[in-house]
This record gives sequence, C-alpha cells and structure tokens, in this order.
Amino acid sequence: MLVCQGDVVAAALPTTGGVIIAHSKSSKEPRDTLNRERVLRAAVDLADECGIESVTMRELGRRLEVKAASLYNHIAGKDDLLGGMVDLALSEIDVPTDGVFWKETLRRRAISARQVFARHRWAAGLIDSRDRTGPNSLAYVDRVLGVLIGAGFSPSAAANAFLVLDSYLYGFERQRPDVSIEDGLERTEVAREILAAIPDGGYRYAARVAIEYAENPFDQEAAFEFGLGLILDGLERSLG
Amino acid sequence: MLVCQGDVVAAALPTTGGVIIAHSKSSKEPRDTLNRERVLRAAVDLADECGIESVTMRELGRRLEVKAASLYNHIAGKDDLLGGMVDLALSEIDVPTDGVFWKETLRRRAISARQVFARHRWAAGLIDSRDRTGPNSLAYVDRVLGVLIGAGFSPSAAANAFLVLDSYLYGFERQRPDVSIEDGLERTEVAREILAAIPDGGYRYAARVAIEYAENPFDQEAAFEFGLGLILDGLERSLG
DNA sequence: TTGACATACTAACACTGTTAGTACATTCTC
DNA sequence: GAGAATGTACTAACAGTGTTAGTATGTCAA
Repeated sequence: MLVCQGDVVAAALPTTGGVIIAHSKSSKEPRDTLNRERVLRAAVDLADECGIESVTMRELGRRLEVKAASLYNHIAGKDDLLGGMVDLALSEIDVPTDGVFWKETLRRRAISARQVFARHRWAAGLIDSRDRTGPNSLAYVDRVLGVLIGAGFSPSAAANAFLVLDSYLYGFERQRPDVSIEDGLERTEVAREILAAIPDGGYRYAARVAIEYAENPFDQEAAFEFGLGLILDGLERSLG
Repeated sequence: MLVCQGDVVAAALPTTGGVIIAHSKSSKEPRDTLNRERVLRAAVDLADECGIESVTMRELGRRLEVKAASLYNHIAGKDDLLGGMVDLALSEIDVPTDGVFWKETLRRRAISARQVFARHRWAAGLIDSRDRTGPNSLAYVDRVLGVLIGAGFSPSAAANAFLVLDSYLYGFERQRPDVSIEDGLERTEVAREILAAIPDGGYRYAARVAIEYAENPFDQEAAFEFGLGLILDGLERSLG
C-alpha cells in the first residue's frame, strides 16, 4: 500500500514501521517518541515509494503522525535530513571483507552499490563530496581504501582509483535510461517517441541507435558491468 | 560586479547582456521584449554567478527587469527552464570533427566537457537521461555516436561506450572535491577538519589518505585524465 | 480605424522550510 | 513525595517558492 499524498488513511493506521505513537499507558515499552533513526528511515521509505520530491517536512511528519515542526527536535534541518538519508543508503552497500582478490572485492562492491541505487533511486542524485562525512559513509570509504591499499596502491593512488570508480558508479546511475524498466511494448513506444522528436534528415547516428534499441532490449546490467570491467582492468594494469 | 540578491542597483543599470529594456521609441531596433533565448542565457549567467539555488522565477525576473509571471510567456515552467539551461551548457562542449583519431577526438571532447562543467558548476547535477532531448544535446549526442560508429563500433556498442564515458564524466564532476580550488593554507585546514571528524582509532586508511592530501595538493585535472585514459584504452581494446 | 494578438502586469493560490512561544509529560534532585 | 529541569510535540506565523487567472497595454495586419 503506497500512501504518497496526505490521505486520511495515513492518520488512521499504524505507521509502516509498525510502531504506534498512540499514548498507551502500558509503560516499559520502548519509548513511543521519535528519534533521529526513525525519522531518517521514514524519509528513506517515503523517498523510495513516492520519489524524493515527496519528501517534505509536512509529508514526513504526516507519516510519523507528528507535525512538521516536531521533526526539528531530531534533525537540524532539511540538509541534515537529506545527508542522513544518503548516509543510511550508503550503509547498505556491501564491501566483502573475506580474502578474495581485490578486483573481485571491488567488483562485488560496485554491483552491490548499483543494486542499492536501484532500490533508492533518489540517492545517486543527492550524493556529492560533502556527504562523505556521515558515520556510515566514512566507514564505507575506509573499507574500500583499505582494500586498495592492501592491494598495493599508494594512499594517493588508492584515493584516485576510488574517485574514478565511484565517479563511474554515480554517473551511471544518474543518467541510465529508464527505458529498460518498462516492458517491451512501452520500450518500442519510447523509441518511437525519440524518433518522432528527431527532425527529418538530421541526427542519423542517434536515429540508428534509437532504432537499435527499439528492436533489441537494452541490458543495463551488462552495460554497467562492461564499463566496470574496463575500469578495473585498467586499474590493475596501472598497478603493475 | 555580482548581483545575487534583489538589489536596487539591479533595476537601475542595464542587464549583463547589454540589452536595455527601456521602452525607447527608436523603432526598427531588435524587439526590446523577452524571448526564450534571452531568458535561458540570463538563467545560466545567474546560476554561474550566484549558484543554482539562486535561480528562482522572481530573481530571474528581477534580472530581466520583468515580473516573474511574465517569464511564463517564454518558458513552460521551471522544469523547462532547467532543461533549457542544461541544453545550452551542453552546447558549449566541443567535439572536434577534423580527421583526428577517434580516441583523441573523444579525449578532447571529455576535457572540453570538464571545462564546461567547471564553468557551469550547476550543470552536472542537473543532468539526467531525460535532458538529452534538447536540440543542442541531440546534435551533440549524434556527433559523438558518429565518431564511435565511424571508429568501428556497432550502434549498440557505440551507445554503450558513450554511456560509460559520460557516466564517468558526469560522476566525476558531481563528486569531485572542492578542496583543490582553495589555496594551500585552506586545503590543509580542510584536511585537519576531516581528521578532526574522524573518531579516534577508527578509519585508519581514510586518515592516511587525508594526511596525504594535507601535505600534497590534489591534482584533479590529472586525476580526471587518469580515469579517462583508463576507459579509452579499455574501449580501444574492446574494439580489436 | 478596428480587431487580433502578444506581452507584461497585479493579485492571489497552495505550497515550501523554518522559528518562536506554549503546553504537557517524563525524569532527576532534594 | 514535592519541585525543578528537561525533552517533546503542539499552534501559529513568517518569508519565500512555483504557478495561474484575469486585466491592461502596446504592436501589428486588414
């Protein structure tokens, strides 16, 4: 059940998290008040279900059965909220720590990151350098740098490799076409739209590619791993 | 002279573009009314000088000596405005068409794109797949695909290569640290802040890298071209 | 001159993030 | 236990946002 605008049902039912705010006198239970963690999780859920533009203080408050102003007891402001959401999302990325070869470790990490960005489609667009200081993000950065330095990269070379890898990662997620999500019929429809938007005569190559994708589905997983392999191979080569 | 908030001086002086709106009766001159092009250019200037968050309808109107509502005669809405700004910025990217080797062509294009993103720091953050349908963007996409197909890539391989390259391009610009912009003193200051934010004991590798950059400046141009070379070499290898 | 059209205007709408001040419940201190 | 202190959520309001409806004004073509 998705509740994306302020429906009455949202106020009549328990929250998604299952924690009821009603002031039941049965004490000893975990506090029925808000906290930073619950606010951030609710914001992430809201963004996942309804899009990042639906994450407003009032809507978030509605979900938590609280007025918007109350949220400021637990977060510093909207910037803090968004930063916390990113940090929470990044914490879901898996960095294997068992003894696999560094290249395989980083490949798995990248694929895990891509899955996280697929789950939280708003995340990639929110990331920039200043977000890397959250507690989860820092731990994540540290682990990846550890893998690279352990593989023989110097500290600065490791940072460089990390930057290159994540640039690709975030950039891919930002601009990847949404086409492949829809089914075949709609895909050809989109391609036809693209073709319709192309003035006669011009854009021969773009048209050729559009036709290509109107006929054959675009495998974005394969496209991603193709580029990922390119970069990892290059990093390995730069190491020797 | 930067005028970023609604100062009175903005209304007393001619606009940056040098076009005076005053209703001078000397006719036959180019119309003194607005048009889409002038609105978009003013928005780009405003974003360059004051940041993308300063681009509001009212502020943009103030710059053009017009009320906000009047802008809607020339653009469909804010989405259209932002899309047009991105299209305008992308049109500044250079794609050499003379007979140089495809790899060199794409390298030059990437470097040109990075310079454009440095000029228009807001642009990379605004780009996503749906923005590629503007007239300038389409022409740009077409030229790049033409280079790749001309080099021997199949249409789908060319699209894939294009996606990988631009993912890196946009991603790098999004997350590149601002540190290197400030001078040496401030840089070490920033590094010290990072170190201060790191809890004792944890994050050994991140700390090591931070120290590294507190001592030696970070050459982001070199970092960018390192990753670019990696990808281009990989693409060439995938071709043969 | 008249009519059509494009443009810019005023005024208002429903939103947004955010703050000040108040009421209430819990928890700590004596 | 009584009283103080703290934390939480509330109401009400602020300035700012994008956007629309309706109105005036100017510029062209017939």
